[in-house]
Amino acid sequence: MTQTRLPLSRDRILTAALQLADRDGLTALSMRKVAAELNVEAMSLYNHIGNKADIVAGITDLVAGEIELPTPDFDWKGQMKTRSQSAHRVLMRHPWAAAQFQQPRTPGPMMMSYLDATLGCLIAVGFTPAQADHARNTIDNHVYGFTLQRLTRPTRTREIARLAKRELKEIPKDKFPSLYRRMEDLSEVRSAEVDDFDFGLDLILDGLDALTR
Amino acid sequence: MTQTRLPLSRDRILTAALQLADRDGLTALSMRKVAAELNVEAMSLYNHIGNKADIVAGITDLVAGEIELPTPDFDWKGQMKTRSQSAHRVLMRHPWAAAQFQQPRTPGPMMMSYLDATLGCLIAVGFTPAQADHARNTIDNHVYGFTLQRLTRPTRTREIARLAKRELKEIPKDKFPSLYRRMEDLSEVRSAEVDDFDFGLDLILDGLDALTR
DNA sequence: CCACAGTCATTTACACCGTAAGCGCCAACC
DNA sequence: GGTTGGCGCTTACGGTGTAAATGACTGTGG
Repeated sequence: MTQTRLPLSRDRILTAALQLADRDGLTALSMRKVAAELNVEAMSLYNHIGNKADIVAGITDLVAGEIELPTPDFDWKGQMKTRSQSAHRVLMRHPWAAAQFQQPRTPGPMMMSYLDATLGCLIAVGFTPAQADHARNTIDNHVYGFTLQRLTRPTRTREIARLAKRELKEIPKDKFPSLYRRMEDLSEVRSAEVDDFDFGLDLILDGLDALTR
Repeated sequence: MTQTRLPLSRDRILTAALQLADRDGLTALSMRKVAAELNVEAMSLYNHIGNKADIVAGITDLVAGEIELPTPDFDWKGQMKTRSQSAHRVLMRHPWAAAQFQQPRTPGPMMMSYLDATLGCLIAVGFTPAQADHARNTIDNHVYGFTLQRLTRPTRTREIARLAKRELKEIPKDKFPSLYRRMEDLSEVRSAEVDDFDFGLDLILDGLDALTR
């Protein structure tokens, strides 16, 4: 009774690759490992996908599909804020993905929906298409950049302070006084400061708001 | 008369690697190629540098050293603006570098000078160290993100319009109406719009300005 | 019912990668 | 003048993406 294994397919490959990338990082993603995950040989994958870049593009678009889309609404700032926070959360779940979002290439369908919904929301409240494009760009640069940064730094207050204390000893106080001073601050933080993500985001949204009147 | 070839050194390796990365991109940078550039075998490099990551960190710091440093000045917005534009120009000269600037790791000495000078300028005009840090972050996210984007898109007006015209046919108008509309715009641009880089930068700087009063 | 055509997993192979281990030459020092 | 240590070299290993050829199976037409 040899039960026929369910056949390989682009979808099965992508979900396996996504799992693997989430678990071990993008650099650990190799054709052979994805294949192994599916109990298959590496070359078999090429019957369903073009090449490795194709896989990476595919799982990147899958991630884009997880982001909550904004809808046209009078409260466009609120829309942009929840959208941005959703994107941030999603990209934190898939630590390899933020870097991919920044290397544009040609976006997949999910990514296009995401872009279109965002532009649509902004245009609906009076932005010109060009303004909307610039605005989205500025917002997303912040989201992606900030996420990338947060991915490599500790997130809990205690961890931040501990790390800062250690790095403090490595920084020559006379050569880099301002850096040193900031590290001193960080080594003594007790409660989380105003969330840095919202800091920059509000700054940008308020700036955009001023443009619309 | 065997003239002794000048000896290998960390500096010679880094400048060769930098040239190679600039010419062929970071992914094309390999130990063997760097070695070949110096008429030497790959393994010889390891007598002067720890490993490949060490080289990448080294040339990244070299690039950081090319950026014009801000100085404490009453016109801090002007300082930040020229600093950001300088960084943008430098990163455009070294197309592989912007992505490295965003993966923090531990910064080299040049990078530290760059960070320290920036914080110093902001603190001098009244920002708290924490504010200065957040501000620098927001600014640099914009600089890096924008640069990454510009690196993959054409920069001259005619090219932009031509590309947009081609992509216009690929976008289903009914599924992505806003994206389509923006592409229509782009396919007909004649003069460069307000520079997108300054658009976001001014937005951020003005927002920061409002914080200081 | 059998021969044929496609589909798709597999095997083999190639060129490249980073780097660990060890060899050998040559210059400098006691 | 023998020894030592720095440093470039050779060899080797386990990894990478993927081109090309092979072979098993399945569904179809005569």
